[in-house]
Amino acid sequence: MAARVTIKTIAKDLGISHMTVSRALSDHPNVQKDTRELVKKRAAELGYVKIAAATAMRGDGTRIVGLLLPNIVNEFYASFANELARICEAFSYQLIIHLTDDDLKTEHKAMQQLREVQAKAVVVVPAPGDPHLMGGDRHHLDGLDVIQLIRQRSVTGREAAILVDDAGAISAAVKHLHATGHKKIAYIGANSDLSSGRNRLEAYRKGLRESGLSEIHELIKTAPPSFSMGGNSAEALLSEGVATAIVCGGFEISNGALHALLTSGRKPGSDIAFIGYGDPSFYTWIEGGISTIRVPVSPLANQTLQVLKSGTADDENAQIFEFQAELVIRKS
Amino acid sequence: MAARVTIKTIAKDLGISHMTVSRALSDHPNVQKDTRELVKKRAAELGYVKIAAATAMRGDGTRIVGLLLPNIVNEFYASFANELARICEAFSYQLIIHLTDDDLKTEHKAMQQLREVQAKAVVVVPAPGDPHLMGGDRHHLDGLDVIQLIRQRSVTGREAAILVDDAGAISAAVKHLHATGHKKIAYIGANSDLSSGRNRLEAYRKGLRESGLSEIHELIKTAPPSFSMGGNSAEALLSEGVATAIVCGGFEISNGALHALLTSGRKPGSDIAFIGYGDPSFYTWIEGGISTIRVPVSPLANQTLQVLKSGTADDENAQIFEFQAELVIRKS
DNA sequence: ATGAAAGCGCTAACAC
DNA sequence: GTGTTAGCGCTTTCAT
Repeated sequence: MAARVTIKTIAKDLGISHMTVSRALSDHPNVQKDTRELVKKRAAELGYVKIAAATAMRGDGTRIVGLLLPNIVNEFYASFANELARICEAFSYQLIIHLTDDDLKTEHKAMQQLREVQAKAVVVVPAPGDPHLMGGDRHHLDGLDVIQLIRQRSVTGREAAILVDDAGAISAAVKHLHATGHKKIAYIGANSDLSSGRNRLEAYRKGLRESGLSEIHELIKTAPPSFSMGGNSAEALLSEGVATAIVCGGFEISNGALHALLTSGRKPGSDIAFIGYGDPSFYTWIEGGISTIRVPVSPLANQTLQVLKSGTADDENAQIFEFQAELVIRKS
Repeated sequence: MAARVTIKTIAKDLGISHMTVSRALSDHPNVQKDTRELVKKRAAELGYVKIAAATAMRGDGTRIVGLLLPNIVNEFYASFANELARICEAFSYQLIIHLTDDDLKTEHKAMQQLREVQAKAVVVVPAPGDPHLMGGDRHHLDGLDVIQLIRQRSVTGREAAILVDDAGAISAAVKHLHATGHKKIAYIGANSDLSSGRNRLEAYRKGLRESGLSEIHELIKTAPPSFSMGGNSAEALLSEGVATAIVCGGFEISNGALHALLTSGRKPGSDIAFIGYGDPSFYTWIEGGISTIRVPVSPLANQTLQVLKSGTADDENAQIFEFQAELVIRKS
């Protein structure tokens, strides 16, 4: 393989100084038009690429953005990653994705690696847990422009946060079901390990109260959220035979519950009312449409871009943005 | 924000030369044990991180791996990305994901950017089309260790390829449909821009031949693959009213076709037999189960790791690996 | 065992 | 309009 082509290669090739080459390639005004064109032509011919490391080392920064997610198969994270990646493509940023598995140590290591490559900014869905137990490393964010997504965990107090407020939509879901005649409305959601779990359950309760319904213990299923937990909870509700409607409070839970309904031959919408959480594309096209609590993805991604572009590190006080989840009623 | 901490900062702080610091930090034998420990302690306190750009510039390479995908919402790509990202996490690689949208120009630009950051290797699902029409840029792969995934498009002849052999499964799909009484079996797939498109169509034809069926021109829909292409083709087949069964030859195509069937009120399995491509989790639980040609994900990801570790650039002849797709019959 | 010098590729700051 | 110099952070080589 040929030795790599640098501005000096081109300079030597053309018998000019490497600075002229540099200037020509970055459209500096102080170059003869002919020279500039000649240089560009030759550079293209030789297959020159500007080594990013060199500019980075000079302190000119990088075009790297980090994204830290628990995983990338959950359709919400996948579509957020997709949107952010598309945005990065449009702005010629490069997106480094790290999976944290919701583990603090993994998250910490990924942050470290992003510092090493001098990422311009890092978008992170913070792992649950207390970061201060991580060995008191006060530096693991130094020089990093951090944007927290979905979950908030203040560390330096200077991280921006882009959050989702789903309380209104969850309460609305309960009230909608009540308005359409349901009195036994079940809830399947995360337990209180995460603040989002607590908040969603509280929103469900608020919906009940505002509908004049009283809480029935058997209709509330909470546990660490997962696909199978959603399925088990739905099956339990079905076999207990009390609930006439189900509201879900989590992405995986929603899919698990839906799976349980469909594979047991129940039709969401006719046999039992169902309101899911999140909005994978196939919700719109199965069983006449699955009602759901939609978490907006594009607005989150676009706001992320805005924050990326404005920069957070220089700001004294954290910027916090909240987007409303939305109740989408379809056939189920 | 404090100026960034380099080995010189630490050296000055400790009153020793920056070389000793460098050696200490990289566990070079020629350092006093006490010195080494002191240096490491001080480095941690000051929040030192080794700037990756500096090492990269010296020619020591990077730990960056690129992944070029059409998108990351398609569940197949998402789960591959997830597996690869997990592997990268385990080996302290950093994964840069670029979305190509199956567009050659976008792919080309992403490759360029990955060359700029001196990615160690690039895993790419090649976009359809003729790369030679891209302006004859013979350099856009220089210095890049390319691993083609799923689709193969020989350019330099030295790219490794990790492929799926789905010919058997596709033929089997046709034969299965014939065995269950179908005589008008349609095929929706990619056109011949990609070898995979040609191969799949050929496998479909082979299935027809081995079933004693003759090819009907109207039942074959090929075009550049996409969700909407799948949908349009399915609608065309429905309105022409000839086909009694559909076999899909692509991930997006399959979802697009399924979408078209479901939203037009057709039941895959009863109104028209349907065999999809790829195996997103919801295929198992809608409409009693969607039959499909399943592509293995984990084996692909693990083989990718193997190739990543061995390196391809130095190899004279391309390494090619093939994994078998599998026909999964469900209710549809 | 430790230090000094050189150089990776690039551009800002000076010459001229 | 063009060329020379210096330095970003790091490690290899060559002293000491």
